[in-house]
This record gives sequence, C-alpha cells and structure tokens, in this order.
Amino acid sequence: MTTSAQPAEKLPSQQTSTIDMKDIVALCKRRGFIFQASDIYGGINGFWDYGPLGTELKNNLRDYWWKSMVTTPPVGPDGHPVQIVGLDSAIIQNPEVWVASGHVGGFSDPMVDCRETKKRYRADHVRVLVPKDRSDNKPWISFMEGMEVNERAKKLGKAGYNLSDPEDAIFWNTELIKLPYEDYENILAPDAKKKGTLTDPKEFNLLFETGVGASEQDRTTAYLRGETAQGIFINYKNVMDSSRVKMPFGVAQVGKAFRNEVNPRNFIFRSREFEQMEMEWFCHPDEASKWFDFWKAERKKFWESIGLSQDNILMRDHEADELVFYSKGTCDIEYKYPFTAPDFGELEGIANRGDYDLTQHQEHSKTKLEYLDPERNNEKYLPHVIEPAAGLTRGVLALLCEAYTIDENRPSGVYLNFHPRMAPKKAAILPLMAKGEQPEVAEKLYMELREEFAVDLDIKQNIGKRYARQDEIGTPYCFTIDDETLADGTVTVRERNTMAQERIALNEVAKYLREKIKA
RNA sequence: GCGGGUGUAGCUUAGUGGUAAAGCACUAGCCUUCCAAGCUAGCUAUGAGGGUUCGAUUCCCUUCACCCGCUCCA
Repeated sequence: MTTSAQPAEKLPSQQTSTIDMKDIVALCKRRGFIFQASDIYGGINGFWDYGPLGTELKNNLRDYWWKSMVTTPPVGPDGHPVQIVGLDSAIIQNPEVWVASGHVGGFSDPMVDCRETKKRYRADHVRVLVPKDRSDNKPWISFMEGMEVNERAKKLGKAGYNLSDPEDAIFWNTELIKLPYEDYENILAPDAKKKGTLTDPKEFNLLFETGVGASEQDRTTAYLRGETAQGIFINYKNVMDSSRVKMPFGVAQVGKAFRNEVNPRNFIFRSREFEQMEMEWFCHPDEASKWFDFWKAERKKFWESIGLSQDNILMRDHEADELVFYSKGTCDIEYKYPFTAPDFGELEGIANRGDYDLTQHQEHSKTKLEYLDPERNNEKYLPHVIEPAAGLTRGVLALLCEAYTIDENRPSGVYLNFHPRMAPKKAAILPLMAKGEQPEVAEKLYMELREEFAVDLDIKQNIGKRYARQDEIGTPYCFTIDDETLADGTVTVRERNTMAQERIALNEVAKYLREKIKA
C-alpha cells in the first residue's frame, strides 16, 4: 500500500481524494449507523454494533441481494432464469464439518517471529539452506519462497560461504517447518543480521471455539462458523432430496460468520464477527468455467446497480501462485476504499472450487453426495461449485464510502449520496411550520407512505436544519407541506443531491417515490 | 503479534496537583412560510483500574480502545 505517496499536483475539484475514514466513522456514530461494540465498557477489538440507520442500510443490501439471487435470479445463457433456493443453517455445527473443510487441524498457518527485526513470517513460506554436512560454524541462511537464486547467492556470500560450487551441491533446500526447533539457533532469519532470532512457530487457528453442553463435564468443543459456505455444502443432499432442484442450481445463504482475526483493522472492513452473503452454484464439471464467467459478470452488475461507480470497482483475477490449492480460478471484486486508495480491497470473491468441498464432506461424513443426472444418460458425478461469496458488512462499508460526499455549499457540509434503493430512509415528510393544519396533513401523508416505504416524519425546528439532517443520513427526497398544500393539494419535493425543488400533487407522492426507487 | 501516536460532553477545542470552560450539535418552549437564523431554558465529559498525595483530569504503573506503519488475512 502506498497511502503516504502524494500526487504531484493536487486537483481541488477531486474532493474524493480528501475523504478521510475518520470522518466517515464519526458520521456513522453521530447519526446512528455503526457504533463500537460494548462502547460504554470501552469497546472490544474487532466487533461493531449497527445502529438504527446502519441496520436499515444493511437490511436493504441483504434483501436486495436475496432478491437478486433467490426471488428473481438472473436469466442464464440459455435465455431462461436460473434456479437458486435459500437456506439458513446453524452457526454451530458438528465439529467434524470444520475438520472436513480444512479449517481445523488441516492448514492453519504456523507463524514465526524474528526477535531482531520484529518481522513475522508464515513458517511454511520460509525456506532454509542447510549445509549438507550440517556444520554450524556459519549461519544457515533462510529466505522467503520465490527468492531468486542469484539473490540467495549474495546472501550466502555475505554469510561467508564459498560460492564456487552450485548451491544444490552444498545445501539441502528445505522448509523451515520441517526442521526441529533445536536447529533454529543456526538459522539466519530472512531479514536479520544475527543468527538464531526466529521464535518457535506459533499455530494460529482463526475459528472461535465454544463449548456445547451446560455442565462442565459434558461439554464438548465446537466452533462458531468461519464462513456460511460450509452450511450449504453439508445441506446439499437435503436440498437435493427435498426441493426438486436439478443441475445446475444454486443455494444461497446470508448470515454471521466469525474469525479470530490476528489484527482487526479499518473500521468494519476486517472484524471478528461479520456477515456474509454466499451462494454455491452446483453444476456439471464440464460447465464450471462457463458458469464462473457468468457469475463474474452478474456480480459486477449487482454492485453497480446499487450505486458503486465503475471507477471504484476492480475485477481482479488471482494469479496462479495466489490460488488456494483446490481452486481452479478465483476472481475478487475489489472496491477502492479510502484506506486502500489508490489500491483496492476485497468486497466479494468468486471462486471456482471444483469438487473439493463435496469430496471432503463425502469422505468425512461417509455419505454419498454424487448426482445422478437423468439429462446426461444417468451420468453419476460430483458437481463442481462456483462460489460468489460477498461480504455483507464490507458491502455496507463500500456503500457508505461511495455515498460520502463533501459539499461545502450546503449547511451540513456533507451528504450521503445513497442509491434510493439502499437509502435507510426513502423520504422525510416535513411540515414547513409546526402550527396550523400543516402537521396534521403531514402526519396523514406519513401514515400513508409508511405502509410502503421507510419514511421519517419530522415536525420540529426550522426547515433548514431538517434538510441538513436528512442530507447527512442520505434521505433522497423530502416532501414539504406548506399553506399551498392546504389550498391546492400540492407538496414541494426537495431532491437531496441537487437541492432542487419542484411541486407535485399530494396524491402522487407514493407513485413518485415508487418510480424513483425502481430507477 | 511488534513499533509509534492518541484518549476531557455527540463533535471541535480550553484548562488546572484544589468547585472542569466554551462554541456547535441535541432536547423543550417561544418565534419562524423553504436550506443548521433568533430568544429562553435544559442534558451531557476527563476511556477503565491501581499507585503516589490531605487532595489526581493533571505525576507514575497497568489495562482497554482507536489511528498510522510492519506483519497477517487458510
């Protein structure tokens, strides 16, 4: 990340470059979007509470995702809508689920620290050149995977080795974790000057442990789910057997997930409790790559349709060396958050997972998960899986960052430019004066609109203050009742972004809102 | 996890080893016919714990949280 680098010339028109996360966090607290969890107790690292407006915003995003997946899924390449069903699985499952998925025991990453340079490395990425005679009169040099041979030669030279022979004639090139800890005193850490500074590798397990059973004696260890996806895989057979779906089809789920992040950072971007929107798309192995491309395009459209600008979205295909071993392709949809800019940070990951998950669960559960395909001459196969996995809470953060707009020409100095579909409040109903018949007419309109939309009724204080407040929470429209309303049945609509006003008929207000939200 | 920084009201800031001050915001009332106007009143703070002291918001220690950098993110 190169956040410290300043552009050579500052363009005053590009206000977005001056947006500071601190201001967004402050607005979120001030207006009731997001609070530090356990605030009155001094907080707790990595957890956040959603306030009245944050909850509305998050629900809007969640519901729209659900609609776009389950209620009105997209039209597939064959011209017909694809088939996706919903699921809501338990947060706590049989611990074996997480053994099968690899989250427990399998590949949790051991880490080593360097006491001299204070750097930390993934132990399985550090390699060591061990002299074949295991002589300890010179340090054994270590390096990160991928370091060039001639770079290594320089290090060896510095360490006092004679370079006349090829490296592999003198050394075993081995992984750090394969060496016993007694050997560490001979090892020169990748960036250190003195040998013997690496600590014993520490195991990290990112899953939260909990205990099932009310009495201490009967309690067994279980885990809070680290992702919602596994709940889908373990219900794959139940869904197949109960809901008349046939290949290809998807199963969608929204819910909380928990990871003991080593270092929660950047507001709600990396937190220990977060919310995911995941869909697992099951298909014939031969069609996986076609569907992978289909879902990449669909998911990009989704984020654009709720107001994220193309400039702030990046589709980034993973490099081969970045892929987890079972993945046949992964594409991250990244967003240019203020704290990553000018770089991007993950918002959603679309992965071609092959048949890895079903294979694992088939083995561990000893339950057959193959599909008998009547449309392919009763071919039996384990479906391959395409997984668009979005962060709901990261989506909320992206919406907030995208919406945050500085405007010194208005009283609030800032407004939230939410797409009307996402705005926590769709409109405010404001009587210009708090006396006479205006409040009564306003309340009547409010009672009508609230049946269909999340709306605010605000009667007190002068109109400017009320507009300013609605700007700060991103309400796209304000309907103002004045004496003219009483005389001719029209109201003023005030549009958030332009502050422009027009008069429309009182009985057209609901229709007006409906059209604007759909647009 | 390491290093650096910060912590006084919702926000921005003041101040002091001896009753914690102000502006804005917020709430109520008055006033007000379209963008945080005015008048009156009100609410709210030294992150937490311990130590030194007659007395600590101030000095010391611990801890918690946040920010920046590194590390990490199966």
